[in-house]
Amino acid sequence: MANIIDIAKLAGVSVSTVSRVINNHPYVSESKREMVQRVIDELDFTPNRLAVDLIRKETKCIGVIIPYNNNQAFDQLLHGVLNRSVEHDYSVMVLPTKYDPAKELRCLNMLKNKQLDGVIMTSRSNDWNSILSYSKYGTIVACEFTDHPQIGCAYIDRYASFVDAFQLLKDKGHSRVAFTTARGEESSSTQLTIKAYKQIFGELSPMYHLNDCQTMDDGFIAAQRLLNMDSRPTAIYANGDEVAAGMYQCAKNMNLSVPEDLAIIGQENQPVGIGLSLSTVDHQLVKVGEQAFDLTMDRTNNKVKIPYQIIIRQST
Amino acid sequence: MANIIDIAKLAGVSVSTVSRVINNHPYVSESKREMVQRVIDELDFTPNRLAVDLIRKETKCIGVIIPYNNNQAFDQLLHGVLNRSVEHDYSVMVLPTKYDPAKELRCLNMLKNKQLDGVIMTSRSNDWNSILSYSKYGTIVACEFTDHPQIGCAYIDRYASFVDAFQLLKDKGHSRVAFTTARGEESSSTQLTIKAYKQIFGELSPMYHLNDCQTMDDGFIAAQRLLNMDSRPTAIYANGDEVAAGMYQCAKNMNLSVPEDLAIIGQENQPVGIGLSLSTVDHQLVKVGEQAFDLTMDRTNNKVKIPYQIIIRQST
DNA sequence: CTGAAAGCGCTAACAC
DNA sequence: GTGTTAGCGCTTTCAG
Repeated sequence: MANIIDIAKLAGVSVSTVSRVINNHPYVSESKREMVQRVIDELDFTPNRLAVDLIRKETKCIGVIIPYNNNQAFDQLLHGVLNRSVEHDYSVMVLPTKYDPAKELRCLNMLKNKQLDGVIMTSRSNDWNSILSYSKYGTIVACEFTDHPQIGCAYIDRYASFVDAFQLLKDKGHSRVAFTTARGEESSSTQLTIKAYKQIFGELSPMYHLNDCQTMDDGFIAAQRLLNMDSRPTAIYANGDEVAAGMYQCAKNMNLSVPEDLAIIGQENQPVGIGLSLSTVDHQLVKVGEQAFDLTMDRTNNKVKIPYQIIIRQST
Repeated sequence: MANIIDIAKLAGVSVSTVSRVINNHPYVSESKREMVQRVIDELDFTPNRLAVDLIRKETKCIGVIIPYNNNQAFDQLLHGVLNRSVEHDYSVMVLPTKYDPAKELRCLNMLKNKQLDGVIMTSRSNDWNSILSYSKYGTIVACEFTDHPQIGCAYIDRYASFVDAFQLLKDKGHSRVAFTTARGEESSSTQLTIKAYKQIFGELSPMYHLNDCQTMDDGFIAAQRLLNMDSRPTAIYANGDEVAAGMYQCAKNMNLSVPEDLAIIGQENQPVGIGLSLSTVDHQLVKVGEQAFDLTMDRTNNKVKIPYQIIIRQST
């Protein structure tokens, strides 16, 4: 490919003039501008973006850290980010980590090596201290709350939402309530769920908490375990509508009616939940993603809380 | 941030030696290697990726062109791509186009400006001629079949799958069969569906084909129109399980039983279809995405057909 | 095994 | 208005 020097030579001008017309700078005579443009068109020239970014010290590209690449919840967040990034003419890189702290750090390092202007963390597998040291290389925004002034946050008050959901179940008269989580207690989301549970129900019998639930199948299996117990729960709060759907299937298989024999409430208002008319708490992850992107732009490191919504359908 | 020259000075060696240790080249004395490494660690130095890529003429980054960023089918494709890209230590950029040809061209231009080594086109809004001219700048692989030797293809035999689905319905005794598509006849997928329909049923009454269906709501509305007709269809082939789910809801609302009064078959084997036990034709889009990535690597421009599967559940 | 030097392709301060 | 030139930060011949 031709470079800017070739263009300059052919157009009979200097490289700066070429650069000026490429970047629409003023103070270029119309005649030269035309001349240069003609040569550019003739040679079908496109400026090398790497060279431009190298010198400009900016890539107009941000990364989105996600743990899995097959999880609806993270898709929703990503969609939110994409909604906004196209409007702002930014590119976005998807960075799956599988919750591997080392991999996550390598992603953050893309700020340091100048590949990325910012990164949005929809999940986190390192402690904040390790992460903070990267904030001097670019904008970091998290999809969870944190006090650190170097970090922007687009977050949901998960604790409140969990409390609400459990309260709802309690108000309906349930006392044997189980719940599932995606990960173990290394996850802050899991911790908050447990805390909220205890807040509402006091004790948490360990057998009422199952983790490592991600898919419909996981939900089915979890429900199997739960519903075969002697004092089986009368309500389950699932960590996602797909998981909830699996539970619903299982209950149906066992000839239990929902919500009479078993109440189910899911999360994230996903299609399968709508289809099965499952109640859900919608954390509005698309909005979270949109807000997260906006925060990478305005560099204020604001903390923005996104409201959640409980949607009551026929499973409670 | 320090650069390679700083490191060289502090370590008392030349920049080439520093470069050699960074890139694990042989022929560096252990003593110098250690010295350099110590300085690198001390200064917490990371090579600037833009500079490296600029000179190496390679970014280890590919782009995935998708039309919408809120469509499950394209999520599946993207997931497939990500599955493989992490294994190969490649980054991936998501490039939503909204089917805008100009935007699509700007994405392809990222090959020319050296930002991307390759791009996977899960959708296409330009004619092949416009696209082919970019293939000299990087690998282009399409998720549809094309003869062009410059293009790798990971594709499904959509025509065959449509024929199969319609045949299935015909075999079940349906003669009034309707179908929906995501777009109008500008889409090759729509064209193929129509062609397959005519192949099986001969005539296509225009009122049996509804387009612009994307979501569950779209499916609901489409079903409303279809089911309120005088000679209402006894079967509908939906262009996606979410759309099919909307139709299912509508049928239920009208007190029609599925499949007795209305057979429904969807596409892509999505959670909501599993939840509602809808029959579906699974085009295995995750595999398509995986294969597409593999094709960007091996540069053979092979044409790889991915088998589809029809999954019969209770809606047919 | 090591270093000097010539780039990669572009931008922008500076001088005219 | 326009051109000269010094970088941006790194890799890679080519000598030695």
